[in-house]
Amino acid sequence: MRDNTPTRRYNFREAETRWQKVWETGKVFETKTDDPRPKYYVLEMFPYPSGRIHMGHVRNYAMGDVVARYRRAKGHAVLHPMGWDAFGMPAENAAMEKKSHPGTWTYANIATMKTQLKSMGLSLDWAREFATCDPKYYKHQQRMFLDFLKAGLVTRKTSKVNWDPVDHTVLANEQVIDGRGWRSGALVEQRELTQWFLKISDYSDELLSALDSLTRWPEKVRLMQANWIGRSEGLMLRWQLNTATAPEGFSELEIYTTRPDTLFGASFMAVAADHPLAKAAGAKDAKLAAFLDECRRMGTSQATVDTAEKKGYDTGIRAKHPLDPNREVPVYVANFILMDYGTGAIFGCPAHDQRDYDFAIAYDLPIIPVVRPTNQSDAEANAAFDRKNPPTVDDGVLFNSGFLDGLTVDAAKEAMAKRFEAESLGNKPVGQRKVNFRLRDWGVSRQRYWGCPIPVIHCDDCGTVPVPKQDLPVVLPEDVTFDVPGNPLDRHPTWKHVNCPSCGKKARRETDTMDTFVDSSWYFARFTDPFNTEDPTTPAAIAKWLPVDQYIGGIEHAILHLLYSRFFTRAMTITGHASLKEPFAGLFTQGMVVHETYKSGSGAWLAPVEVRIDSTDGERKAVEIATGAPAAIGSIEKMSKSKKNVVDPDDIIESYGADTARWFMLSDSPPERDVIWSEDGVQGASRFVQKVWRLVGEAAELPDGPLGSTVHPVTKAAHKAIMAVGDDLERLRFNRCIAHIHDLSNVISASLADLLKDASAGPAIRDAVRVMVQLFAPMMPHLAEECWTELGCTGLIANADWPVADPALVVEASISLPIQINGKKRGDIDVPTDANPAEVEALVRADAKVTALLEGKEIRKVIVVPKRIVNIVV
RNA sequence: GCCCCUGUGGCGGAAUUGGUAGACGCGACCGACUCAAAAUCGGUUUCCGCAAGGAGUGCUGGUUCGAUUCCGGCCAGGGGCACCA
Repeated sequence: MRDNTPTRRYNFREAETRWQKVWETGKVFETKTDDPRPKYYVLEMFPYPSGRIHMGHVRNYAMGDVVARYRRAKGHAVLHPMGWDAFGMPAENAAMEKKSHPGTWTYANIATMKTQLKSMGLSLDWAREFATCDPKYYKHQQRMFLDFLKAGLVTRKTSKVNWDPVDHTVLANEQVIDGRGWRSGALVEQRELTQWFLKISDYSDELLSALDSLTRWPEKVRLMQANWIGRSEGLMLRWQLNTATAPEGFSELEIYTTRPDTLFGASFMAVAADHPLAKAAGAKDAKLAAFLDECRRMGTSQATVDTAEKKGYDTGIRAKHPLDPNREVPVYVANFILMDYGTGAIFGCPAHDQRDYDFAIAYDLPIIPVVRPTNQSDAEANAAFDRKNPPTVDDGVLFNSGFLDGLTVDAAKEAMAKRFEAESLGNKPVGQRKVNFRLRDWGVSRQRYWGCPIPVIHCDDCGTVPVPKQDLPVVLPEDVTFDVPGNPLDRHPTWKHVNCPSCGKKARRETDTMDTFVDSSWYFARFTDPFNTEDPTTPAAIAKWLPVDQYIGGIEHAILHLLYSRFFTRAMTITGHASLKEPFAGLFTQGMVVHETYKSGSGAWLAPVEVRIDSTDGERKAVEIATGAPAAIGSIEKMSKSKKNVVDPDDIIESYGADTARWFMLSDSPPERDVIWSEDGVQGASRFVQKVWRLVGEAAELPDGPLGSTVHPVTKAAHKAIMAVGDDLERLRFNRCIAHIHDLSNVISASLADLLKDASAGPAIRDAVRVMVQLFAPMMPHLAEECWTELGCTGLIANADWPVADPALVVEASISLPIQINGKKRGDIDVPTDANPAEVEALVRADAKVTALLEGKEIRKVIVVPKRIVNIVV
């Protein structure tokens, strides 16, 4: 019976804080390590404490929380922890600007963000919280670094960094803008530094082949990682140099190629600016030395190298073609050759490689086609060849290539490999097959303060000496300043001066700190037992809780963070800190939160709160609230401070409540795609909250009791919803879950309206409402607790079991099949659900509508797809 | 530049993975309730067309009885590129 009392409004402000307190005092979400139920570890990528949480966090953590709450309802022991990725550059930048300490800024941000996260009502085990900048955390990281060092997983070698010659500091790639330092504006130079590396490249093959086992990872992430690792099969090939042209001591040049078949098309060779041959030649050629300097002024990022104009310098050195001693090709230094890949030297075949082609055109080098399409003759291919517009030949045969003529590309590669392996030059084969990887070792040294100190001491006599374990942690000094650029650890008056642990003489601490990717490469393992003060991990806890069953985070981490974590887990297993290879069994990458942008008449960005949207004649117009002047509505972009198109989660939770914010973040857009934040969308979510509250209020008045023998439609709808929502939750399709819950709420509304006609439906409706509350409980947990109590259910819904669907209640006696004629829909027909294709065809042929439509046409074929469609071909 | 992804009504999206395109929500419009407004409830809403009907999933070509889904080419937007996290 609908009551006539004034509509009650759900008071989210009061209810949300009340339930959060109930959960907290009851320690409802704290995980007991010895919980006997099957474990489920759900983890969202922990945040960098940048200041305040943003909508991207709300979305990420809402998703993880739904999974955690759903798994608890399904009977799992759930581990759902949270912590802080607290080292990093922004803290140093803030320290520089505010003249404070990075730690002060970081811990203040953590306090703010923790309060914000708590207001979201997330079912997190806060007892396990830690920050990576805490010595209690990085102490263990230093210990593992030393264990890795002992196990041969660490090496020291030189690599290039972006050097700001004015600020005398190393710059991150993002601090290099158009080749200049972001603060000083000085042209950036490349500098070689001796740095620490983790030997991830030793695991290239393993990290690649194990991708196949990650069946619950998105295919695109596995593909990106596979491409990143970049396995290629090729040939190492030694070219003899014309010694008259080469610097002293250089008689040959070894290159790596994946296209030995195109060797007859070679028209130049190119080496990296850091190649020994280039350096030696530069010593005697001032112009070349200047060019090498120019190459070194380029940034170190791959994108910079690839998009820069292809430039080269002819060293005057000539190399002898391995198959034709009379043929010599020039050796260039080129700005697009990387010393890190292969041997830092290539031969160029301009006819069949875009980059080589661009280079050949720029330096007017010969272009000799050596692969032609199969449907052309040699003569035709030569006649058709146009230097200005060379054809791209994907699958062709060799020509202009001596003994290779007529072979396919693959056969020619094989023939070349065989020939060069057999041929020798100075007791070594001229060529050797080589599997090469693009993946480079992981450089972990950073010339910065706010990171985990590398626990090593440099002694003039003993070399690099590990800090003894009893001396760990090596703690960052507090008394540092950021008034000048550069590494405060390096210029600290006392910190780095220590005695050598080995010989006792005066020695120096390593002043480099670790890449923050190291911090995030094992935090998920630490969460399994963060209470262990002695060791980084506890074997029993690792064995019980790892791997992470569901990891959720941004697609921007698809390669580096995830690949490093996969490597780190293997390394930890080698050194006894873990016992598995793959840390993340299931991975989900969620999309960004985006918003419209607004600009005032003067061209300044306006925040959404500074703008009012008027809708007249279906056209949306923005008005700047402060001035009343019209504002321009710009494109929809990722929320960012610079464009001011940010919505503060605090404001949303304050005016609509956490449940509404969570519900909206999960509705509409599929979770892997970007979601557009809109005011209308939040209001819709808010309306649904109030609608649910009204339905529950009405249902609570209804009699509870056994359901009648005739199945009420609302019961059918409830059980369909249980199946659909469960199925979609398993696959993290939250937007579809929400659609199913809307469906159910609509059926419930209609049933309540029909109660006057059929008063016996009371128990069925009440039961369906209870089901609905359980289904949305993972998404709107506060409202669900409130409704649960209102419906007179005992205990917390957070501890309640997931409802079970009865399949018998869902089956229908007959279904409506669409009928197509020649693929176009012409009508429908009702058939019994269990009819077989022949019976369906008979029913269709007998149907009056169908026979009328087929008047005068001959039936060629009838296709019956059971429970789907009938197509008649005429 | 290289690698990867995405593209469906006015808007976010759905489509049982080759089988009724537009579920669900937002917005808009019409109506009920109200002195009035808000809230709420009911209805309409892909486009063209009075209708019958036709067209339609970024563009273009193909495979198929049947294509949003598979294949080729193009266009647009986004993510990553090793020191941002």
